[in-house]
Amino acid sequence: MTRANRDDVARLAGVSTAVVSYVINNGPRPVAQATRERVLAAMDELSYRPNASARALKLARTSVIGLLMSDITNPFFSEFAMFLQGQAHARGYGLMIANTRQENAEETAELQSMLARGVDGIAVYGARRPETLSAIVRSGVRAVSMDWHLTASDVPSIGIDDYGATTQAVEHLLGHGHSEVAFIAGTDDLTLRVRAWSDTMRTRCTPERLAQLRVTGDFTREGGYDAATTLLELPDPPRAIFVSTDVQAFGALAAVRDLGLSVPADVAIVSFDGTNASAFTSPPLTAIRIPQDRIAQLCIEKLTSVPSAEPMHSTFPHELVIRESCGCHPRSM
Amino acid sequence: MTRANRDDVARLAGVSTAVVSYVINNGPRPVAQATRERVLAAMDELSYRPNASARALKLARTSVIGLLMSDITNPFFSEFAMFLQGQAHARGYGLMIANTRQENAEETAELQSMLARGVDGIAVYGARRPETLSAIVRSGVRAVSMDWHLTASDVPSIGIDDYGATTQAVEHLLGHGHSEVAFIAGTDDLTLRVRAWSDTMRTRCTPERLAQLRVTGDFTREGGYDAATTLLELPDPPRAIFVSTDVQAFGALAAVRDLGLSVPADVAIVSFDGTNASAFTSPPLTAIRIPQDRIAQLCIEKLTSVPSAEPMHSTFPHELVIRESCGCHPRSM
DNA sequence: TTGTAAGCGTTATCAT
DNA sequence: ATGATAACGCTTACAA
Repeated sequence: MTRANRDDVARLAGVSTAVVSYVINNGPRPVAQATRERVLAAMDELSYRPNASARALKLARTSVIGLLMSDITNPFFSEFAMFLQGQAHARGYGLMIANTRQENAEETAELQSMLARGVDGIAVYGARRPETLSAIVRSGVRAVSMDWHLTASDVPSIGIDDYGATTQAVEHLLGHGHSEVAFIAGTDDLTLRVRAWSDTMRTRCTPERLAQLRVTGDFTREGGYDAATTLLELPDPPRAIFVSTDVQAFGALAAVRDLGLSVPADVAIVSFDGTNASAFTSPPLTAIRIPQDRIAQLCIEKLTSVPSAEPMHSTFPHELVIRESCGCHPRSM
Repeated sequence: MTRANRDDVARLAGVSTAVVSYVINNGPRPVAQATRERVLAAMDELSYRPNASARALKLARTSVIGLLMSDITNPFFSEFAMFLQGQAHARGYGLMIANTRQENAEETAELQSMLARGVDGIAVYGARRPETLSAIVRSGVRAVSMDWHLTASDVPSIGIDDYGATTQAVEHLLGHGHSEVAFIAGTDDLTLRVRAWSDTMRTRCTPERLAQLRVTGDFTREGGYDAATTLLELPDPPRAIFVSTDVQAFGALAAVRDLGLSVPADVAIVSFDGTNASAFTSPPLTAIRIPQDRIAQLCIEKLTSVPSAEPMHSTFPHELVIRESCGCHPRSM
């Protein structure tokens, strides 16, 4: 039972192949109602499904967009993937997903794989090689970057005000009476978050202490666990920590608990991302929420609509969601 | 700068188009070393990249496989997606992901979208409509199901011994001195888990109590939260709960905490899935671990290698990972 | 070892 | 309103 093609449908409906196309695509020529119905009946009869490859070859586009991201198991990224998939589907696009596992080599390989498959555009979130964006551009494929730290003047980017959000988070902790706020960073610099934190803290402690209060870890639970452990085993451990991503905060919570301490009584924590998962930790995390749904929507728009003179960089408003980990929530007082 | 095609390369290298193909595909005819180098040089010179659509049209396969799953933000599924993506990539396949959001309508729509895009095979994990599997089969696309509860005799399936694993988990809790173990189920019946639990508990309580101890919730944190709340607000609340998935357990942990109780002192919990995330909750979850990596590997094998007379259903061994939520871990005693 | 050319299933132009 | 037909870029049988 080999699959029916357009010729079979045309033959059965007693029309030419062109008419079948007109019916399928609602154009570019009109088709008489009676004819259309005969064609539709024939398609149904033969369980006809258009061949996507042939169509893509002819139209020179696949209607598939790619998402290149660093870690699909990180809820921050998987929530974005969910939104992006929904938006893509709504516009008739499929979504192909690639995972770099936060490794340069995989980033290159996965990107090549996507390009080789002829995706019409690529969304990049969590990449680390500047080369990645320029390679996409060079290949003639459209790109949108959610990676603030990767600069590429010819690629539109979308994000939030990282500097402002971090400042707000750190000041929120300072407002709770903490004189020091430590910082758990990622292995890839989230430059603006680091800078905002140091700008806020610089006047409050010595450069030595500042260096001590900043610990780097992978963007994983394990990374956050280790980083928090390092901080809390300091001779003079901080009582407040700003964690630059939710997954790291999940790890930090586990570390605090394993040291027999509690959040927020012994250590106050504010995180960054505001994933749904961050609302279900013990205690729930106070966090800067990034509006992933809106970012995904704009991302698909930029990827699929005709290029325009829109701003190259779009910034969405963030929100500090107060939950229990920082200490000012009614439940934690 | 329109993209170079095979003709351009052939012209520049001074060979026929066939030779270019032979070089790209390493066959089916041999090519002289000198010629090969000229071709490679020309490809490089023109930044030539083969057109995947044309290739797919000619070969009648896309080298893309699809993953139809219920919720990409559920770590259980996203971890599987990660493994599947790795395995697929290793074999030269791309992965297209579809998300059903646990809704029948989306399941149908996403499946159609994948079929329309001509994927070579589809992995199904977390589907709820029996129709889904048969629709894939009818379309002539290969399928592998990780959904034990969807029966389709002509589709290979992969899983673990759900009945045995559940029995083991429930008995583990009973072994801690609990006379009753409640059960948080999903909205889609994980039939074997339900049956194993009731078979174990039936002899220990009245049918009325049995019904009371079984609560149903979405496969989400919220679902687990609500279900656990219902259980714990019972006049005579259970002291031990078996939760049928990790995400629901995450919610259950939050519910226990919000009621001012603690795990495992007031309520012991054993979960099912054993995601990486389950190792970082407070307290870490004792859970049945499903070997997603091995399942993903076999899944890709079945999807991409020639159909053989292998067993239709493959069962992998599970493992009860003892952590702190059940109460017998050194740290929690 | 290399070249020629048919054909994969579409779309859309140009006739009718 | 409908039909005939030339691409789209590739693979491969067959010829040389």
